[in-house]
Amino acid sequence: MSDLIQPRTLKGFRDYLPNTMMAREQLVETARRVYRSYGFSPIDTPALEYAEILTGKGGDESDKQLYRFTDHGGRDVAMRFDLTVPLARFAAQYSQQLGTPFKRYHIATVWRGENTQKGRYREFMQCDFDTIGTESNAADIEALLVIHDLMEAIGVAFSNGDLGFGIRVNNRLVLNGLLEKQGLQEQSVGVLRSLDKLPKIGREKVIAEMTEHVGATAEQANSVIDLAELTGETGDVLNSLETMLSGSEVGQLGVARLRELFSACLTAGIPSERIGLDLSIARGLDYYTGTIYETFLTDMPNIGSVCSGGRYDNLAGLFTNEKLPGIGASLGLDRLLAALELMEKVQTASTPAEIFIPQFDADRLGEYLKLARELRAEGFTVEVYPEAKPLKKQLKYCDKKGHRVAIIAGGNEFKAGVWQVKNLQVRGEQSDVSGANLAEHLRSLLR
RNA sequence: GUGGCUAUAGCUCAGUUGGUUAGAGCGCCGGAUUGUGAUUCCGGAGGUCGCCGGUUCAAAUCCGGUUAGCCACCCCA
Repeated sequence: MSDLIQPRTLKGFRDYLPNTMMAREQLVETARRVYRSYGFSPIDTPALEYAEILTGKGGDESDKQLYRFTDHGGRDVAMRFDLTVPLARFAAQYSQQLGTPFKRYHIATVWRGENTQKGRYREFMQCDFDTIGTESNAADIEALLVIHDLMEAIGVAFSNGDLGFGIRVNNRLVLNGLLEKQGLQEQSVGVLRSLDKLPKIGREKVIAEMTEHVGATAEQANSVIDLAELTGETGDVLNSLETMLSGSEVGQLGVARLRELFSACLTAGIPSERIGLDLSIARGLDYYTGTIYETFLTDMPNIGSVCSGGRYDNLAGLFTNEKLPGIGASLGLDRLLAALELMEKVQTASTPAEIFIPQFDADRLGEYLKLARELRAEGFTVEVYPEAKPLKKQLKYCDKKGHRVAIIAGGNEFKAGVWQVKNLQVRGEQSDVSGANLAEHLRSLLR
């Protein structure tokens, strides 16, 4: 029988079993809730776009690892590799009816044909939020608050309140000011790319790379790294920066923006240990021009940034002459999920039903179904076992699936007018509850 | 895309220099227990050794290719 097709999935593409998918949906719901709480509105765009939309003008396609092909109508099309470029097209197309400022969130799957690694897939979900049409630093500050509240909410959902994360902040203007002072504007991409490796390969190697490959002098390389390595209290570092960048208008503006951002975040109640100035964060896509954010998990730094973003001056420049500045960030949902799994923060329950009702007495199916419906109307999630098997089997089933409470009733209970409510999380804990008290009792058990 | 490591039961892994019917623990199914899920005991199912080809009297074991996972570079979520 070798004519069977081997069931398999493509490299970098994955199936999600119930317990993983439950965690995934919980992340999506958390992101959606936090974004909405700040007034971001939902949008969606097609998975497939004209290739020219995604590649941009002379865009380096190989960098984006596009899935690109010719469709049945002969069109040159490609699958979106992020949600920002589709937003740019969207904003250019609808800016007149949307008005500004425009705040949207977009939770969707994207595709990149690059090589896989832990937490790096070819199909993965991003949860983006952006505010476009304003250059106000208030939007930058709000974006940082959103990232913080999002990570905090995920911690509450998955880790009893504390996930352990840090948001690193920088501003491209500061780096641009430095490059300007050093006369390195021409080599900025190479310099920043090298600088970004500082934590990983160290000062000596970064200097070597900058001098040998990027075309900077040793003196220039040293002063860039001197600035990136500034450490200490955020306020002190900002003061040092101000001095080092004296004479550079953009540099001073960057420092001022960072100063206001840190100050406002502290006033707004963000714990200072969760946000930090990190001048070595240079990366971020080419289009970032101002504030930059990266979020790392304290216990899982190697998995990379799980939520990154920043400010861009001209989002939709390829599509419209209207200038649309904006700021936003993206939660890498699948990367974060991979980290949560490694940290053993993902629940093992594979059922969304919290309450289990065994078919104890086959003749009373209608009554079990009635009870289940009444409880659903009260807001509970309830599953009735589909077969009248021995009770032992039915309880084994719900133990495996992860229901939290079982409601058992046979002839004795129906005669006495009570339900036996079994707390499946505490072995042997079981009590008789009258119908009138059932909902309240369940609520206290499921709290 | 380049380079490296790995691939044996549902899961985690043994398998000695190539040598008969490839093993363990956990899990799963059935029973002991015809009104109760993490214990105990008994029994059972489940593997083309990732896939294809080569060397050999003989391949899970050696060689080549391929697919997938992981790691580094690159890039990023």
